[in-house]
Amino acid sequence: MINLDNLNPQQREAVTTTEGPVLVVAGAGSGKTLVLTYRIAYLISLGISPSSILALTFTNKAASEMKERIRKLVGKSADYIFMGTFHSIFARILRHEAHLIGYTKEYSIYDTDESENVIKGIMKDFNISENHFSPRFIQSVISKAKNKLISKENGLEKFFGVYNKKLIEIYEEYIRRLKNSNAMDFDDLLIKPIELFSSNKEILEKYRERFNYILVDEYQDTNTAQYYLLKMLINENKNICCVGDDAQSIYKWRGAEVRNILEFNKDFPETKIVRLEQNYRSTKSILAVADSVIKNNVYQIPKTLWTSNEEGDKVNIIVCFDERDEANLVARKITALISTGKIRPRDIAVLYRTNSQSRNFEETFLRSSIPYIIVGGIEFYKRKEVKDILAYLKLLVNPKDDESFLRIVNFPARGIGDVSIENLKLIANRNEKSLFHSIPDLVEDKDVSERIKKNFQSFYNLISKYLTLVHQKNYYEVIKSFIDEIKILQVFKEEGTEDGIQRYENIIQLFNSIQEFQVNNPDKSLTDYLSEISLIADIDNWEDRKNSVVLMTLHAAKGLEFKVVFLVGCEEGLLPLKRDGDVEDIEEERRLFYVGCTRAMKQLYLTYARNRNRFGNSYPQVQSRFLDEIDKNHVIVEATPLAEIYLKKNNNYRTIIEDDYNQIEEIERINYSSLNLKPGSIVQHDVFGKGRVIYLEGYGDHQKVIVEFKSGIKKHLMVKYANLKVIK
DNA sequence: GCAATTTACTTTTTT
DNA sequence: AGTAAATTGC
Repeated sequence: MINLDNLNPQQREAVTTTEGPVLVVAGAGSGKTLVLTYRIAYLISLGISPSSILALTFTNKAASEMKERIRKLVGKSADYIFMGTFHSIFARILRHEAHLIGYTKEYSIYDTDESENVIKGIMKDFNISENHFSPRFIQSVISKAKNKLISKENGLEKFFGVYNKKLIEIYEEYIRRLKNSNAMDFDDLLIKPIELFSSNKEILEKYRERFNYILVDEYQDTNTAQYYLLKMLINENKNICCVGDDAQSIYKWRGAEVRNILEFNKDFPETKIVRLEQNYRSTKSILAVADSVIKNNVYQIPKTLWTSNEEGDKVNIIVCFDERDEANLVARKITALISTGKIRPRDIAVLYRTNSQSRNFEETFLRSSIPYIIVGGIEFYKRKEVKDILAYLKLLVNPKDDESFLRIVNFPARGIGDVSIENLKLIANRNEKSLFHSIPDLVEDKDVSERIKKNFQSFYNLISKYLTLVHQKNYYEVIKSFIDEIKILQVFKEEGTEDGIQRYENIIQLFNSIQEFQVNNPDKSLTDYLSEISLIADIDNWEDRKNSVVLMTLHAAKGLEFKVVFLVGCEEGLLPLKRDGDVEDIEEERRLFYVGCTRAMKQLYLTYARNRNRFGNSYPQVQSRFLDEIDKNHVIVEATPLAEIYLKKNNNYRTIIEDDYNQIEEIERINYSSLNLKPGSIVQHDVFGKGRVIYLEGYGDHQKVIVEFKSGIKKHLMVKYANLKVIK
């Protein structure tokens, strides 16, 4: 039996109430992951088969970490639990059952970009101007309709609004094209199982029987499709346990329905509700600050989160001059924190609303030699060269994949231009075939020039040659010789530019990841590899083994904790974010702010800039309303020296130029230098004895001093290595 | 059909 | 300001 001694009574109740519906309303830092982990381990220790447990998490990272923890409690049987994100679990199920809904198990998964490209193609063919509707907008509207399960039969026209006629045309063609390409988008991974289960009751029954225990993490961020899937899958035993916190619902924009958690007990009248209200993570100050802000939300489950942790340091609100000053300030604070020896780089997170904010910090941290890692932004698998290779691989396992076909048919260049491709599209459309399978038809065509025919035919032969080979057990070797044959690596190598080398290396890295996957998953196929990497999130790739400060968006930070958190850019328009012509959802932005604050264990810094650069222009900023809402008993407000000048000069901020920066940075370096060295400080050196600092330069690891020792010798020293002690 | 130059667009957040 | 798309020139 699992030892439950380190759980509190509520946590224990959530773990041991194994039968019937359970809703765990788990406040930030209240041990939600602990409960899920122990609940699963507990179930297994009762003799319940791990393969009858379905655990749905929000990220792959959460799933693999939880699995690891369960493995420590119950051993290898943890491997048989069905655990993963909604998308990855149902992608897997769909691979098995694809033939029942007119797909093959090699179906492609289209990401948002690929969906958007399909829509662009449709709009071009339908002669719909992109000025009127942006493809991106249409993609997002279609996606929302799909994950809200709105179909033509139930209100699609109304949902699409004024321009519904054209949108519906595009929508229907989009669905048709994906089907023809044997491809699914992210929403299909949730919708197709619903279709499958509705039309194949015996299949549904199979899974209902198998998954006798269902657990859902981050339930507040499930959407309608996910909710409906759960309702279908829950069998008559109703052993479902959902864990979540309505105050941390931050994915409404992606279709998440807070109602799922708010009305859980309406869906399951006999629900046992367990509230976890003791926070084990943060200091009293941090919790008080977070609470004073979130209580301004009207639409929420009332709860009182409390902690027996210490009062802790006050929360710091720091006014900065602009985003550069903000980054400098954070860098200085981090340097000072690290130099105390009590905080490691990996204990620190810098959280922001938008990915674009990372750049400043990246540049500054580089200069200050602060080790850092950025989660998100331009992720590896989204790089152009990587996507090119992946498109080849997708086409090899699924030759009907028109998107992938279009991406690589003329890359590297093989004399197949736009005109020829348009021609092929016409033939494909006429015969209702995929582009690849239409090549033979094009070759038959009398009107096509011999040169074009030859080019198409050799491409066709190339792909055909590898179509079956790629299903071999050792697909890695097949891919390697395929890539050799298309000479794509040479293209990048020959470029000779730094960019080309980087791309070359990225492809090599991709190869390594394929090889690694093949070795680690001997019973999986290339299709599985492609599927898994399509569903990887930025956060999944972050290994916290590295001792680096981590920079990420507030969204990515959900579920994580750090000793020290810098929540930056607390400005109106940025947090809460406002986009032109968009009505911001203040309550969701407030929850986002709340999520940010509650990541912090010991220290929380909230910063904002008086001026911020946007699209190359500097705009004056107003501090976030969330800062106004904070209970001021728990904060210290300060300003950087540059911001002080700004305040004094009263709006005449344009006079602050490079010189001011350099001056101020010099002053601040001294103030924040690791040993608190100042010119004039008296120091002790192991060899040279006592001396006086007469010059100081740089900070952090790069800090240099000139010390005049009692003997009269002046020495240039690196503070990092000199082992100085400050006497005065 | 490709390279160089100009223009347009971007900054929500992501499976 | 930085990047991707579009247009021009060869």
